[in-house]
Amino acid sequence: MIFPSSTTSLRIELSDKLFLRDPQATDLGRRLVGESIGLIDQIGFEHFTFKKLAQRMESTEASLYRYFENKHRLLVYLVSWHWAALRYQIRFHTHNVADAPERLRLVLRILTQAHHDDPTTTQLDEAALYRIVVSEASKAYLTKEVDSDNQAGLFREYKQLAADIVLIVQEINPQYAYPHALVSTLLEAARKQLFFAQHLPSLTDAPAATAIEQALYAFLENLAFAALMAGSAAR
Amino acid sequence: MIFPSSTTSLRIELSDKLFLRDPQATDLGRRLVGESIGLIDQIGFEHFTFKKLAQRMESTEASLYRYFENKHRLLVYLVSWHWAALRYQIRFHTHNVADAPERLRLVLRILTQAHHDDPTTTQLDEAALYRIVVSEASKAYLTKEVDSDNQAGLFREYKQLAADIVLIVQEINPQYAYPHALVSTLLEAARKQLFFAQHLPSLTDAPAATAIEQALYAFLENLAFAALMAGSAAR
DNA sequence: TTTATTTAATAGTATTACTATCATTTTAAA
DNA sequence: TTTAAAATGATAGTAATACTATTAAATAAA
Repeated sequence: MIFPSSTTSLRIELSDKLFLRDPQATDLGRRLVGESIGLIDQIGFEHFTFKKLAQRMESTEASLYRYFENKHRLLVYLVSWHWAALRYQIRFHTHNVADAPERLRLVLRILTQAHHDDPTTTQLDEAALYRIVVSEASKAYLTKEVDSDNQAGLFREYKQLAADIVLIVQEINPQYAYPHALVSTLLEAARKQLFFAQHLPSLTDAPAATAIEQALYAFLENLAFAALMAGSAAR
Repeated sequence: MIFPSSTTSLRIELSDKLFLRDPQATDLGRRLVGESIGLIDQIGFEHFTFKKLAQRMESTEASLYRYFENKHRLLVYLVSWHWAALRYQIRFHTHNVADAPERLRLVLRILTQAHHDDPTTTQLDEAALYRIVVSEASKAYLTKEVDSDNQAGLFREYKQLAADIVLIVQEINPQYAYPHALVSTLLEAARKQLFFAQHLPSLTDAPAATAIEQALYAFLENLAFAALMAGSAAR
């Protein structure tokens, strides 16, 4: 992780297992990433193909395949980028906050506001990327290849983000028996509830469309602290 | 919903919007459903095709396309069948339990034991079906077509299951502000945490492989009741 | 038994998901 | 600055996927 330079925003470094050739290293690669976010956001991951992307970029399929083995790997790259950016934001905003409950609240605020562009990291359309993360991130690991992909380190960013938050949870209540499950549930719920609010509203308690993020924050905060404070939570 | 007859187990009736021709009505249709569960469980939904299924069944692609428009519709059908079966089980086991907290505990028990074959409904390999539900159910709605699919009624079973559980939650604490969000979070977490325990264990607190379901039940029970009992939960 | 319905067999199309080859341009090293 | 190396573009090609259409054969209903 490199600190933001004076001229440009921070550069997120991702494991070289996530690509064939580093897309951040070349102009075509950077355009690939930027335009793929636009296209996936527009038509969805299942309808997305490298051919369509190449047409949009006025490049060729073969050129794009030099960066990513296939579209699934590109998806893993994009969501990993998002997790890394979130992790960076969390560190940035919590590093001088001594109170652990307050740090957890900040984390939940950041999680529920992930659809806003963050001025410290934006070199990408993060709002579009977050829409992709909400709809498509689960597909990165819900495959028959999970175990080999996991062994190859493809999910490292997500696991590290979870691990960072687990530390806060454990600081709040070292006795709590399910810190990892709680954190992954919060991370997943933040996305799922937003999706439900937008598409399957009977599965959530979203109010008017504008206040979704406040309601979502309130739900997650309530859930997290209720779990951590409940007497029966300790073992 | 029809009660179990003397000779055979209950027949789950699904909305006719879920198929082109009712697969329960013919021998080929029933084989389609049964064999597709085996094949999707084996190779995963992305690798599954009607051609492979036809080969396995010694039928033809064209015949199978008469039952379902495409493989996505088949997936929606299969997971809807599972939700309907769960709903039936829940009604069956809770209908004469007066105590709402006890009913919720029963629901969570059923949710975390969904991978066992239930003797009252088994005409399908429910263990294999539940493995599919865990890995693939989210893909039923995480598409660009969610809104039109939802309008067509494709997610009715899931929404009704959630609504049934919401009633219990509201009986336990009518003041609780997020009953729908809590229920959908519990439903999603039951699947996700099982998947994590099996494939990404650092995201959960699963113990030895054999005790996953007890640990998962304990986590969900703790979470649900902590949320419902917390003083701050009321608004 | 005739008619209608369902299935099987076969074929065919457009798109997807790639891989290969080679010429050309861009970049980087000597 | 030349020269070599690397990256891109252009073109082509293959196997698999996701279907649709047609016709014939089998089965069931009237």
